[in-house]
Amino acid sequence: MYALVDCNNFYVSCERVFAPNLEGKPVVVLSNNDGCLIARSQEAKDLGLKMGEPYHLVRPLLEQHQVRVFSSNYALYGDMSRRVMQVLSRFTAGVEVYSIDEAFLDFSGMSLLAPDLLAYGQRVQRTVARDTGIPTCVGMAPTKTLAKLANRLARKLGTEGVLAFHTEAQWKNALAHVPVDTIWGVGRRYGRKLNELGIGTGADLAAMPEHWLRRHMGGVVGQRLWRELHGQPCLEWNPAQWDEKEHSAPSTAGRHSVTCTRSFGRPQYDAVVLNEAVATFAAKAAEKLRRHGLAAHLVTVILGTDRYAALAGPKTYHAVISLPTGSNDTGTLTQAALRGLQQLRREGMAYHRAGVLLSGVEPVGQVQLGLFSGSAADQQRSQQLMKTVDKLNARFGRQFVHLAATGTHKELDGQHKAPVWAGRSAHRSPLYTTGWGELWQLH
DNA sequence: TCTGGGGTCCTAGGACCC
DNA sequence: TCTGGGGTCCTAGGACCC
Repeated sequence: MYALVDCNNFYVSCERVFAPNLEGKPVVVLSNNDGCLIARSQEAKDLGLKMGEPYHLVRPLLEQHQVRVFSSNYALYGDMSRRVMQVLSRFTAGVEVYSIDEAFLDFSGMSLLAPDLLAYGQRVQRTVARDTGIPTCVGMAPTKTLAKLANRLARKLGTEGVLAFHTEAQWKNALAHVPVDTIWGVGRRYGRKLNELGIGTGADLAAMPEHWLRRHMGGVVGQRLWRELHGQPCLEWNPAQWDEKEHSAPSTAGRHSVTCTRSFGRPQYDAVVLNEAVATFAAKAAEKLRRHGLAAHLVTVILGTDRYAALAGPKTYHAVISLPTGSNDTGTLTQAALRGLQQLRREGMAYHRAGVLLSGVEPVGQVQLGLFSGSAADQQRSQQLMKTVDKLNARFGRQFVHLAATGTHKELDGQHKAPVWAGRSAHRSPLYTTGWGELWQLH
Protein backbone atom coordinates (compact mmCIF):
# COMPACT_ATOMS: atom_id res chain seq x y z
CA MET A 1 0.00 0.00 0.00
CA TYR A 2 1.24 3.46 -0.92
CA ALA A 3 0.05 6.81 0.36
CA LEU A 4 0.59 9.94 -1.67
CA VAL A 5 0.62 13.11 0.40
CA ASP A 6 0.28 16.25 -1.71
CA CYS A 7 0.27 19.79 -0.36
CA ASN A 8 -2.65 21.94 -1.48
CA ASN A 9 -1.71 24.96 -3.60
CA PHE A 10 1.68 24.63 -1.97
CA TYR A 11 3.35 27.99 -2.72
CA VAL A 12 0.18 29.88 -1.84
CA SER A 13 -0.17 27.88 1.36
CA CYS A 14 3.43 28.75 2.32
CA GLU A 15 2.68 32.45 1.91
CA ARG A 16 -0.52 32.12 3.94
CA VAL A 17 1.29 30.54 6.88
CA PHE A 18 2.98 33.90 7.43
CA ALA A 19 0.05 36.03 6.29
CA PRO A 20 -3.00 34.33 7.80
CA ASN A 21 -5.19 37.25 6.81
CA LEU A 22 -4.98 35.91 3.24
CA GLU A 23 -7.04 32.89 4.20
CA GLY A 24 -10.19 32.83 2.08
CA LYS A 25 -8.87 35.50 -0.29
CA PRO A 26 -7.62 34.99 -3.85
CA VAL A 27 -3.82 34.65 -3.98
CA VAL A 28 -1.40 33.79 -6.80
CA VAL A 29 2.35 33.15 -6.94
CA LEU A 30 4.37 34.09 -10.03
CA SER A 31 7.23 32.25 -11.68
CA ASN A 32 10.76 33.62 -11.84
CA ASN A 33 10.96 37.01 -13.50
CA ASP A 34 7.31 37.56 -12.52
CA GLY A 35 6.50 35.79 -15.78
CA CYS A 36 3.49 33.55 -15.30
CA LEU A 37 1.12 32.18 -12.69
CA ILE A 38 2.50 29.01 -11.14
CA ALA A 39 0.31 28.68 -8.05
CA ARG A 40 -3.25 29.76 -7.35
CA SER A 41 -5.42 29.60 -4.27
CA GLN A 42 -8.82 27.99 -4.68
CA GLU A 43 -10.41 31.44 -4.83
CA ALA A 44 -8.04 32.40 -7.65
CA LYS A 45 -8.87 29.21 -9.54
CA ASP A 46 -12.55 30.03 -9.14
CA LEU A 47 -11.91 33.36 -10.90
CA GLY A 48 -10.86 31.34 -13.93
CA LEU A 49 -7.13 32.00 -13.58
CA LYS A 50 -5.14 29.25 -15.27
CA MET A 51 -1.87 27.58 -14.44
CA GLY A 52 0.99 29.02 -16.50
CA GLU A 53 -0.95 32.06 -17.70
CA PRO A 54 1.27 35.07 -18.50
CA TYR A 55 1.07 37.60 -15.70
CA HIS A 56 0.94 40.63 -17.97
CA LEU A 57 -2.15 39.26 -19.73
CA VAL A 58 -4.22 38.68 -16.59
CA ARG A 59 -3.01 41.67 -14.67
CA PRO A 60 -6.19 43.71 -15.18
CA LEU A 61 -8.29 40.79 -13.93
CA LEU A 62 -6.05 40.38 -10.88
CA GLU A 63 -6.39 44.04 -10.04
CA GLN A 64 -10.12 44.05 -10.60
CA HIS A 65 -10.60 41.26 -8.07
CA GLN A 66 -7.90 42.47 -5.72
CA VAL A 67 -5.97 39.23 -6.03
CA ARG A 68 -2.88 39.22 -3.83
CA VAL A 69 0.23 38.62 -5.97
CA PHE A 70 3.55 37.15 -4.82
CA SER A 71 6.82 36.73 -6.68
CA SER A 72 8.24 33.28 -6.06
CA ASN A 73 10.28 32.83 -2.90
CA TYR A 74 11.99 29.47 -3.37
CA ALA A 75 14.07 29.79 -0.23
CA LEU A 76 10.83 29.89 1.75
CA TYR A 77 9.10 27.09 -0.19
CA GLY A 78 12.15 24.85 -0.01
CA ASP A 79 12.39 25.30 3.73
CA MET A 80 8.67 24.70 4.28
CA SER A 81 8.93 21.59 2.11
CA ARG A 82 11.75 20.28 4.28
CA ARG A 83 9.56 20.75 7.35
CA VAL A 84 6.65 18.90 5.78
CA MET A 85 8.89 15.98 4.78
CA GLN A 86 10.32 15.87 8.27
CA VAL A 87 6.85 15.47 9.74
CA LEU A 88 6.00 12.75 7.21
CA SER A 89 9.10 10.78 8.13
CA ARG A 90 7.68 10.41 11.64
CA PHE A 91 4.90 8.19 10.30
CA THR A 92 6.89 5.65 8.34
CA ALA A 93 10.51 4.85 7.62
CA GLY A 94 9.72 4.73 3.91
CA VAL A 95 9.35 8.24 2.50
CA GLU A 96 9.98 9.02 -1.13
CA VAL A 97 10.16 12.76 -1.68
CA TYR A 98 8.71 13.04 -5.15
CA SER A 99 8.67 16.79 -5.63
CA ILE A 100 8.81 19.94 -3.59
CA ASP A 101 5.19 19.49 -2.51
CA GLU A 102 4.48 15.78 -2.52
CA ALA A 103 5.80 12.51 -1.14
CA PHE A 104 4.93 8.83 -1.35
CA LEU A 105 4.79 6.94 1.93
CA ASP A 106 5.34 3.22 2.17
CA PHE A 107 2.29 1.82 3.91
CA SER A 108 3.01 -1.78 3.05
CA GLY A 109 1.58 -4.16 5.56
CA MET A 110 -1.14 -1.70 6.35
CA SER A 111 -3.64 -3.04 3.85
CA LEU A 112 -4.76 -5.47 6.52
CA LEU A 113 -5.75 -2.59 8.71
CA ALA A 114 -8.33 -1.52 6.18
CA PRO A 115 -10.66 0.34 8.51
CA ASP A 116 -7.77 2.08 10.22
CA LEU A 117 -6.12 3.20 7.04
CA LEU A 118 -8.36 6.20 6.55
CA ALA A 119 -7.91 7.20 10.16
CA TYR A 120 -4.15 6.94 9.79
CA GLY A 121 -4.23 9.09 6.68
CA GLN A 122 -6.25 11.68 8.52
CA ARG A 123 -3.72 11.67 11.32
CA VAL A 124 -0.92 12.35 8.85
CA GLN A 125 -2.94 15.20 7.41
CA ARG A 126 -3.75 16.71 10.82
CA THR A 127 -0.19 16.45 12.07
CA VAL A 128 1.28 18.15 8.99
CA ALA A 129 -1.29 20.93 9.35
CA ARG A 130 -0.59 21.33 13.06
CA ASP A 131 3.20 21.33 12.83
CA THR A 132 3.73 23.26 9.60
CA GLY A 133 0.47 25.04 8.80
CA ILE A 134 0.31 23.41 5.38
CA PRO A 135 -2.94 21.74 4.22
CA THR A 136 -2.59 18.41 2.39
CA CYS A 137 -4.56 15.68 0.66
CA VAL A 138 -3.81 11.98 1.08
CA GLY A 139 -4.54 9.22 -1.41
CA MET A 140 -3.88 5.55 -0.68
CA ALA A 141 -3.81 2.56 -3.02
CA PRO A 142 -1.77 -0.53 -3.92
CA THR A 143 0.21 1.25 -6.68
CA LYS A 144 1.68 4.72 -7.03
CA THR A 145 -0.45 5.50 -10.07
CA LEU A 146 -3.63 4.55 -8.24
CA ALA A 147 -2.52 6.47 -5.15
CA LYS A 148 -2.13 9.51 -7.39
CA LEU A 149 -5.67 8.98 -8.61
CA ALA A 150 -7.00 8.57 -5.08
CA ASN A 151 -5.24 11.78 -4.11
CA ARG A 152 -6.75 13.66 -7.03
CA LEU A 153 -10.22 12.46 -6.18
CA ALA A 154 -9.72 13.12 -2.49
CA ARG A 155 -9.52 16.81 -3.16
CA LYS A 156 -12.58 16.82 -5.39
CA LEU A 157 -14.98 14.64 -3.48
CA GLY A 158 -16.33 15.50 -0.09
CA THR A 159 -13.90 13.19 1.65
CA GLU A 160 -12.06 15.86 3.59
CA GLY A 161 -9.02 15.19 1.51
CA VAL A 162 -8.34 11.57 2.41
CA LEU A 163 -9.28 8.62 0.20
CA ALA A 164 -8.18 5.00 -0.02
CA PHE A 165 -8.71 2.26 -2.62
CA HIS A 166 -8.70 -1.17 -1.03
CA THR A 167 -10.45 -3.26 -3.65
CA GLU A 168 -10.29 -3.51 -7.40
CA ALA A 169 -13.96 -2.58 -7.56
CA GLN A 170 -13.21 0.74 -5.88
CA TRP A 171 -10.49 1.88 -8.24
CA LYS A 172 -12.30 0.53 -11.30
CA ASN A 173 -15.26 2.63 -10.38
CA ALA A 174 -13.03 5.67 -9.91
CA LEU A 175 -11.27 5.10 -13.24
CA ALA A 176 -14.61 5.10 -15.00
CA HIS A 177 -15.28 8.62 -13.78
CA VAL A 178 -12.04 10.40 -14.72
CA PRO A 179 -10.89 11.68 -18.14
CA VAL A 180 -7.99 9.62 -19.41
CA ASP A 181 -5.56 12.54 -19.44
CA THR A 182 -5.87 12.98 -15.68
CA ILE A 183 -4.10 9.64 -15.23
CA TRP A 184 -0.52 10.04 -14.05
CA GLY A 185 1.71 9.33 -17.03
CA VAL A 186 -0.82 10.36 -19.67
CA GLY A 187 0.09 13.86 -20.77
CA ARG A 188 -1.40 16.23 -23.31
CA ARG A 189 0.04 14.40 -26.29
CA TYR A 190 -1.16 10.92 -25.44
CA GLY A 191 -4.39 12.33 -24.08
CA ARG A 192 -5.27 13.80 -27.45
CA LYS A 193 -4.24 10.67 -29.30
CA LEU A 194 -6.30 8.46 -26.99
CA ASN A 195 -9.35 10.67 -27.30
CA GLU A 196 -9.14 10.43 -31.08
CA LEU A 197 -9.24 6.66 -30.72
CA GLY A 198 -12.36 6.85 -28.57
CA ILE A 199 -10.54 6.18 -25.30
CA GLY A 200 -12.09 8.79 -23.05
CA THR A 201 -11.81 7.58 -19.46
CA GLY A 202 -9.24 5.88 -17.30
CA ALA A 203 -11.40 2.77 -17.40
CA ASP A 204 -11.35 2.78 -21.22
CA LEU A 205 -7.56 2.82 -21.10
CA ALA A 206 -7.35 0.06 -18.52
CA ALA A 207 -9.68 -2.05 -20.67
CA MET A 208 -7.26 -2.02 -23.62
CA PRO A 209 -4.97 -5.03 -23.96
CA GLU A 210 -1.62 -4.73 -22.21
CA HIS A 211 0.32 -5.17 -25.46
CA TRP A 212 -1.60 -2.30 -27.05
CA LEU A 213 -0.22 0.13 -24.46
CA ARG A 214 3.22 -1.29 -24.96
CA ARG A 215 2.94 -0.73 -28.68
CA HIS A 216 1.37 2.73 -28.65
CA MET A 217 2.43 4.44 -25.44
CA GLY A 218 6.19 4.52 -25.30
CA GLY A 219 7.05 0.85 -24.97
CA VAL A 220 7.68 -0.43 -21.48
CA VAL A 221 6.45 2.89 -20.08
CA GLY A 222 2.97 2.14 -21.41
CA GLN A 223 3.13 -1.43 -20.24
CA ARG A 224 4.03 -0.35 -16.73
CA LEU A 225 1.15 2.11 -16.76
CA TRP A 226 -1.26 -0.69 -17.71
CA ARG A 227 -0.08 -2.85 -14.86
CA GLU A 228 -0.19 -0.03 -12.35
CA LEU A 229 -3.80 0.61 -13.32
CA HIS A 230 -4.52 -3.04 -12.64
CA GLY A 231 -3.11 -2.95 -9.16
CA GLN A 232 0.32 -4.44 -9.91
CA PRO A 233 3.05 -2.13 -8.64
CA CYS A 234 5.62 -1.55 -11.40
CA LEU A 235 7.16 1.81 -10.62
CA GLU A 236 10.37 1.89 -8.71
CA TRP A 237 10.47 2.77 -5.06
CA ASN A 238 13.17 5.38 -4.33
CA PRO A 239 13.16 6.14 -0.65
CA ALA A 240 14.82 9.53 -0.83
CA GLN A 241 18.05 10.21 0.88
CA TRP A 242 16.86 13.71 1.24
CA ASP A 243 19.10 16.00 3.16
CA GLU A 244 17.40 17.68 6.06
CA LYS A 245 19.80 20.56 5.93
CA GLU A 246 19.14 21.26 2.31
CA HIS A 247 16.62 23.97 1.73
CA SER A 248 15.33 22.67 -1.53
CA ALA A 249 13.73 19.30 -1.44
CA PRO A 250 13.87 16.90 -3.09
CA SER A 251 17.40 15.79 -3.69
CA THR A 252 17.25 12.68 -5.76
CA ALA A 253 20.16 10.35 -5.54
CA GLY A 254 21.69 9.29 -8.82
CA ARG A 255 20.85 12.47 -10.70
CA HIS A 256 22.36 12.93 -14.10
CA SER A 257 22.58 16.67 -14.51
CA VAL A 258 22.38 19.98 -12.73
CA THR A 259 21.12 23.16 -14.39
CA CYS A 260 20.91 26.83 -13.63
CA THR A 261 19.17 29.03 -16.18
CA ARG A 262 17.44 32.38 -15.82
CA SER A 263 15.52 34.86 -17.90
CA PHE A 264 16.89 38.37 -17.78
CA GLY A 265 14.83 41.34 -16.68
CA ARG A 266 15.44 42.84 -20.12
CA PRO A 267 17.37 41.70 -23.20
CA GLN A 268 21.15 41.82 -22.86
CA TYR A 269 23.71 42.51 -25.58
CA ASP A 270 26.82 43.33 -23.63
CA ALA A 271 29.66 40.81 -23.39
CA VAL A 272 30.63 41.90 -19.88
CA VAL A 273 27.10 41.55 -18.55
CA LEU A 274 26.63 38.16 -20.18
CA ASN A 275 29.97 37.01 -18.78
CA GLU A 276 28.93 37.96 -15.28
CA ALA A 277 25.56 36.28 -15.61
CA VAL A 278 27.00 33.04 -16.98
CA ALA A 279 29.73 33.03 -14.32
CA THR A 280 27.04 33.42 -11.67
CA PHE A 281 25.00 30.54 -13.07
CA ALA A 282 28.09 28.35 -13.33
CA ALA A 283 28.91 29.04 -9.69
CA LYS A 284 25.37 28.21 -8.58
CA ALA A 285 25.31 25.00 -10.58
CA ALA A 286 28.74 24.02 -9.23
CA GLU A 287 27.54 24.57 -5.69
CA LYS A 288 24.53 22.36 -6.30
CA LEU A 289 26.83 19.73 -7.78
CA ARG A 290 28.98 19.73 -4.64
CA ARG A 291 25.93 19.49 -2.41
CA HIS A 292 25.12 16.24 -4.14
CA GLY A 293 28.69 14.99 -3.92
CA LEU A 294 29.08 14.96 -7.70
CA ALA A 295 31.56 16.07 -10.34
CA ALA A 296 30.81 16.81 -14.00
CA HIS A 297 32.90 16.60 -17.15
CA LEU A 298 30.50 18.31 -19.56
CA VAL A 299 29.68 21.99 -19.32
CA THR A 300 26.90 23.27 -21.58
CA VAL A 301 26.28 26.97 -21.97
CA ILE A 302 22.83 28.00 -23.10
CA LEU A 303 21.91 31.35 -24.63
CA GLY A 304 18.29 32.08 -25.42
CA THR A 305 16.83 34.68 -27.73
CA ASP A 306 13.24 35.91 -27.60
CA ARG A 307 11.32 32.64 -27.72
CA TYR A 308 8.04 34.37 -28.48
CA ALA A 309 9.33 36.36 -31.42
CA ALA A 310 7.87 35.42 -34.78
CA LEU A 311 11.33 35.62 -36.34
CA ALA A 312 12.76 32.51 -37.87
CA GLY A 313 15.87 30.96 -36.41
CA PRO A 314 16.71 28.98 -33.31
CA LYS A 315 15.44 30.19 -29.95
CA THR A 316 18.32 28.69 -28.00
CA TYR A 317 21.98 28.14 -28.72
CA HIS A 318 24.17 25.57 -26.97
CA ALA A 319 27.91 25.16 -26.67
CA VAL A 320 29.34 22.09 -24.99
CA ILE A 321 32.76 22.15 -23.38
CA SER A 322 34.25 18.80 -22.47
CA LEU A 323 36.61 18.69 -19.52
CA PRO A 324 39.46 16.18 -19.50
CA THR A 325 38.34 15.05 -16.07
CA GLY A 326 35.24 15.42 -13.89
CA SER A 327 35.25 18.49 -11.69
CA ASN A 328 33.08 20.40 -9.27
CA ASP A 329 35.50 23.24 -8.81
CA THR A 330 33.81 26.59 -9.34
CA GLY A 331 36.91 28.03 -11.00
CA THR A 332 37.32 25.19 -13.47
CA LEU A 333 33.64 25.05 -14.38
CA THR A 334 33.31 28.82 -14.68
CA GLN A 335 36.31 29.00 -16.96
CA ALA A 336 34.82 26.34 -19.20
CA ALA A 337 31.43 28.07 -19.21
CA LEU A 338 32.97 31.39 -20.19
CA ARG A 339 34.84 29.70 -23.02
CA GLY A 340 31.54 28.27 -24.22
CA LEU A 341 29.91 31.66 -24.01
CA GLN A 342 32.66 33.20 -26.08
CA GLN A 343 32.05 30.64 -28.83
CA LEU A 344 28.34 31.28 -28.77
CA ARG A 345 27.85 34.98 -28.43
CA ARG A 346 27.28 37.09 -31.55
CA GLU A 347 27.86 40.81 -31.43
CA GLY A 348 24.64 42.81 -31.59
CA MET A 349 22.39 39.86 -30.81
CA ALA A 350 19.79 40.33 -28.05
CA TYR A 351 19.75 37.56 -25.47
CA HIS A 352 16.79 37.01 -23.16
CA ARG A 353 18.00 34.02 -21.19
CA ALA A 354 21.19 32.23 -20.31
CA GLY A 355 22.15 29.19 -18.36
CA VAL A 356 24.69 26.53 -17.50
CA LEU A 357 24.05 22.80 -17.56
CA LEU A 358 26.50 20.39 -15.94
CA SER A 359 26.28 16.78 -17.07
CA GLY A 360 28.37 13.69 -17.49
CA VAL A 361 28.33 13.45 -13.72
CA GLU A 362 29.87 10.90 -11.40
CA PRO A 363 30.26 10.69 -7.64
CA VAL A 364 33.31 12.64 -6.46
CA GLY A 365 35.10 9.60 -5.09
CA GLN A 366 35.05 7.90 -8.50
CA VAL A 367 36.39 10.72 -10.64
CA GLN A 368 38.95 9.55 -13.17
CA LEU A 369 42.14 11.52 -13.19
CA GLY A 370 43.13 12.84 -16.60
CA LEU A 371 46.32 11.52 -18.11
CA PHE A 372 47.84 14.95 -18.61
CA SER A 373 45.78 17.08 -16.29
CA GLY A 374 45.86 17.87 -12.61
CA SER A 375 47.49 15.65 -10.04
CA ALA A 376 45.68 14.07 -7.13
CA ALA A 377 47.22 16.74 -4.92
CA ASP A 378 45.71 19.50 -7.07
CA GLN A 379 42.34 17.84 -6.77
CA GLN A 380 42.60 17.63 -3.03
CA ARG A 381 43.49 21.28 -2.82
CA SER A 382 40.50 22.19 -4.95
CA GLN A 383 38.16 20.09 -2.80
CA GLN A 384 39.47 21.73 0.34
CA LEU A 385 39.06 25.20 -1.11
CA MET A 386 35.51 24.54 -2.28
CA LYS A 387 34.59 23.11 1.09
CA THR A 388 35.80 26.26 2.75
CA VAL A 389 33.98 28.53 0.29
CA ASP A 390 30.74 26.61 0.80
CA LYS A 391 31.12 26.83 4.55
CA LEU A 392 31.69 30.57 4.47
CA ASN A 393 28.74 31.13 2.18
CA ALA A 394 26.50 28.96 4.32
CA ARG A 395 27.45 30.95 7.35
CA PHE A 396 27.58 34.51 6.05
CA GLY A 397 25.13 34.38 3.18
CA ARG A 398 25.13 33.35 -0.45
CA GLN A 399 27.88 34.82 -2.59
CA PHE A 400 29.77 36.05 0.48
CA VAL A 401 32.82 34.64 -1.24
CA HIS A 402 32.65 34.54 -5.03
CA LEU A 403 34.78 34.77 -8.13
CA ALA A 404 35.38 38.27 -9.43
CA ALA A 405 34.06 36.97 -12.76
CA THR A 406 30.53 37.07 -11.36
CA GLY A 407 30.81 40.84 -10.99
CA THR A 408 32.55 43.03 -8.47
CA HIS A 409 30.03 45.81 -8.14
CA LYS A 410 27.30 43.99 -6.28
CA GLU A 411 27.92 45.34 -2.82
CA LEU A 412 27.79 49.11 -2.72
CA ASP A 413 27.76 50.92 0.61
CA GLY A 414 26.92 47.62 2.25
CA GLN A 415 23.68 47.60 0.25
CA HIS A 416 22.89 44.59 -1.85
CA LYS A 417 22.45 45.72 -5.41
CA ALA A 418 20.84 43.46 -7.96
CA PRO A 419 22.90 42.90 -11.11
CA VAL A 420 21.59 44.57 -14.27
CA TRP A 421 20.57 41.24 -15.76
CA ALA A 422 18.45 40.21 -12.77
CA GLY A 423 14.87 39.25 -13.47
CA ARG A 424 11.91 41.06 -12.01
CA SER A 425 10.78 40.02 -8.56
CA ALA A 426 8.62 42.89 -7.44
CA HIS A 427 6.43 41.07 -4.91
CA ARG A 428 8.68 38.67 -3.04
CA SER A 429 7.79 37.92 0.56
CA PRO A 430 10.52 38.03 3.23
CA LEU A 431 12.88 35.11 3.91
CA TYR A 432 10.80 34.37 7.00
CA THR A 433 12.58 31.17 7.94
CA THR A 434 15.97 31.34 6.24
CA GLY A 435 17.34 34.87 6.67
CA TRP A 436 18.19 36.50 10.00
CA GLY A 437 17.40 39.92 8.60
CA GLU A 438 13.91 38.99 7.48
CA LEU A 439 12.48 36.90 10.31
CA TRP A 440 8.72 36.88 10.71
CA GLN A 441 7.44 39.54 13.05
CA LEU A 442 4.18 39.90 14.87
CA HIS A 443 2.44 43.10 13.89
C1' DT B 1 7.45 46.27 -21.88
C1' DC B 2 5.48 42.00 -20.78
C1' DT B 3 5.40 34.65 -21.48
C1' DG B 4 9.64 29.99 -15.62
C1' DG B 5 12.80 26.52 -14.32
C1' DG B 6 14.48 21.90 -13.38
C1' DG B 7 14.31 17.37 -13.95
C1' DT B 8 13.34 12.05 -15.62
C1' DC B 9 13.04 7.92 -18.71
C1' DC B 10 12.83 5.53 -23.17
C1' DT B 11 13.75 4.60 -28.12
C1' DA B 12 16.08 4.72 -32.40
C1' DG B 13 19.98 5.16 -35.02
C1' DG B 14 24.87 5.80 -35.97
C1' DA B 15 29.62 4.74 -35.02
C1' DC B 16 32.49 1.75 -33.19
C1' DC B 17 34.48 -2.79 -31.08
C1' DC B 18 35.60 -8.01 -31.41
C1' DT C 1 22.34 -14.02 -56.10
C1' DC C 2 25.21 -13.78 -52.38
C1' DT C 3 27.70 -10.70 -46.75
C1' DG C 4 27.16 -13.09 -38.86
C1' DG C 5 26.38 -12.27 -34.29
C1' DG C 6 26.88 -9.86 -30.17
C1' DG C 7 28.00 -6.03 -27.93
C1' DT C 8 28.95 -0.73 -26.15
C1' DC C 9 28.61 4.22 -26.14
C1' DC C 10 26.72 8.43 -27.58
C1' DT C 11 23.23 11.68 -29.28
C1' DA C 12 18.82 13.46 -30.65
C1' DG C 13 14.21 13.55 -30.04
C1' DG C 14 9.88 12.62 -27.84
C1' DA C 15 7.18 11.81 -24.09
C1' DC C 16 6.35 12.77 -19.25
C1' DC C 17 6.54 14.98 -14.27
C1' DC C 18 6.40 19.00 -10.77
